[in-house]
Amino acid sequence: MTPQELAAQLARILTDIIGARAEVGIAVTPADTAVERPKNREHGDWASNAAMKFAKRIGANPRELAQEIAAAVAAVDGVAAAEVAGPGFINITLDAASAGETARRVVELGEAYGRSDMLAGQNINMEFVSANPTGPLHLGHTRWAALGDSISRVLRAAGAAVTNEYYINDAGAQMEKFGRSVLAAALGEPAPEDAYPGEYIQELGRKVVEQVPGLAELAANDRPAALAEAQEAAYQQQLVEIKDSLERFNVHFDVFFSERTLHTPGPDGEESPIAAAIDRLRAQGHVFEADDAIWVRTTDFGDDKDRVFTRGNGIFTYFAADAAYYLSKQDRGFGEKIYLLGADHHGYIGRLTAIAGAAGDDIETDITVLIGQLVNLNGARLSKRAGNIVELDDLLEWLGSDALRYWLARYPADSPLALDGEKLRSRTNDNPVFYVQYAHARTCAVDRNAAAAGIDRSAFEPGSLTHETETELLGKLQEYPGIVAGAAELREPHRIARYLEELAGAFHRWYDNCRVIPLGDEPVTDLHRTRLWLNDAAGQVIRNGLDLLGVSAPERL
RNA sequence: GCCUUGGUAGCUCAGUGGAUAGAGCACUUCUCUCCUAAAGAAGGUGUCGGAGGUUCGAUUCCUCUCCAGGGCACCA
Repeated sequence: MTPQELAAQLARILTDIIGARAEVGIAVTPADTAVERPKNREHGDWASNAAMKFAKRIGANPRELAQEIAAAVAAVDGVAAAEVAGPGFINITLDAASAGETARRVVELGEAYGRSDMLAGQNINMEFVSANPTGPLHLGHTRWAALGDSISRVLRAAGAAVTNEYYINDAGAQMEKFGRSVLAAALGEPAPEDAYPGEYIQELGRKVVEQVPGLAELAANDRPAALAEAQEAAYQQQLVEIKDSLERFNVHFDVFFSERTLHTPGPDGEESPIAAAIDRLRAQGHVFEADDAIWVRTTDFGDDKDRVFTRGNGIFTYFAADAAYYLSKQDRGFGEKIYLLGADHHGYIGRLTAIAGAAGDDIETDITVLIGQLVNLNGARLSKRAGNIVELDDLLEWLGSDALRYWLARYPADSPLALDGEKLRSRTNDNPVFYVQYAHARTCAVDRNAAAAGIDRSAFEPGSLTHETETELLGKLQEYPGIVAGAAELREPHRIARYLEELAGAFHRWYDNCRVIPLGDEPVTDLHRTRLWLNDAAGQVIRNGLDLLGVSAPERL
């Protein structure tokens, strides 16, 4: 009996009761009757507040309605008891055997345990990081990389098709500045006035010299040509390094989308995607001209001011490219488009949403803009100007991918987050990833020792898992599918991390109380064999959960 | 000024209208001849920033307010 099955039973019972009272127009879904794990063990295995929720709507006394429901629930197969408590809670206790079945279910489902088809049929575009290819990824991008990839994994676990996408801002003034900076470095010239700072520019300069033979000669004869060559070579090199860094961070993108392609006309002289996008929106009646500029009326879709597409000097704004990019996502068949942005881009929500509306999409369901707070490091906020940038590669070398990903994914996006390097380096409980990974390694150690002791899973007696810590552990395992579903629905992978910490705790307490391998020369019984199932189930769920966070589950620590 | 996100234990933070508001850290004391002590057990801590409101019930929802971060470009 899982909590989901219990909720379905409750919904059926409540529907019958409401039907018997001849109430009409009141529908009950399993979401209305979702059961909770009570904090207090005396309140049973699962509790429902459905009676209190519905009492008023059908004009009933909450406690009497609860009594009526409880009587029907108590008759359900697998339920040991259902009692009414307080203002109308229904506290449900399961048969030990019914709860214990969870261990076998988890082991048999393996990696599939916790996955669902809740979002089946949804084709989601998940855009995140999208850092300029003019330098290495730093801590500021790292949170979005960890969070975005975990959101994507959770959505996939819920059955959605998800494309991870990185938008490369490879057009415009920043790229030209980048090109000038690298060319100067390559030629050994002093850095231009507004050049990008950083040692990496010098390294890129050296690599560009290797990749573009005769660059110095070319620069002497045709400076613009040399600049173009240097810029392109540096860009390709930097992009490769960004991709390598992300792969080392266990973050994989399906599509790297180049902004430049939006500015490029078609091979047979067709207009560029940006120009085409503006035409499309004009045909829909959303574009107008004023003050020598071309505008889009985003205020029709809730933006606080209209936006410019083409400036007075005839050049497209950055936002025009954003609009064309959105249309590209729409054309490629994506339903929901998710943008994961830092709080410094908060001002973009209104205009991005408006473009979705202008493009004919439903702004409630087809676009989601997730805004996250920026990261601090040891109290000092990161700023390019202050120069205290920590690169992703440095962080990976310093802290390791697992600790970094876990820490960054364990807080809600809108929670301010401080990265304490010393804490993440310390291998203590200050660092929760070790607590969880250790629990997993322990399940593996038990497996190894059980095999050596000749204990296998040839017997399974679910009714024998009755120790207090076993009931707790089973309850936690039963919660997992609901946790994944909730994390997917709310796009909050930190729920997975918090759950894993609770699960690890329940496992450690069980481990301390219930042995899988008998002491000394005691005989091996079916209880030991049954516990091996539970041990393996716990390991499986920790593994499944860590995978959703992109964190490894080592067999030994 | 307007928009937005925070304010919960000494610290870092969980908590999608429910029962006595939780975890880790820090502090004290226990538990390894036996599956990994990177663990477990016990010990106390709160004006949930403040004030109103909504209701059977509010840390959670609404309004106002105080404090803090971020944002309000024909920049990228």
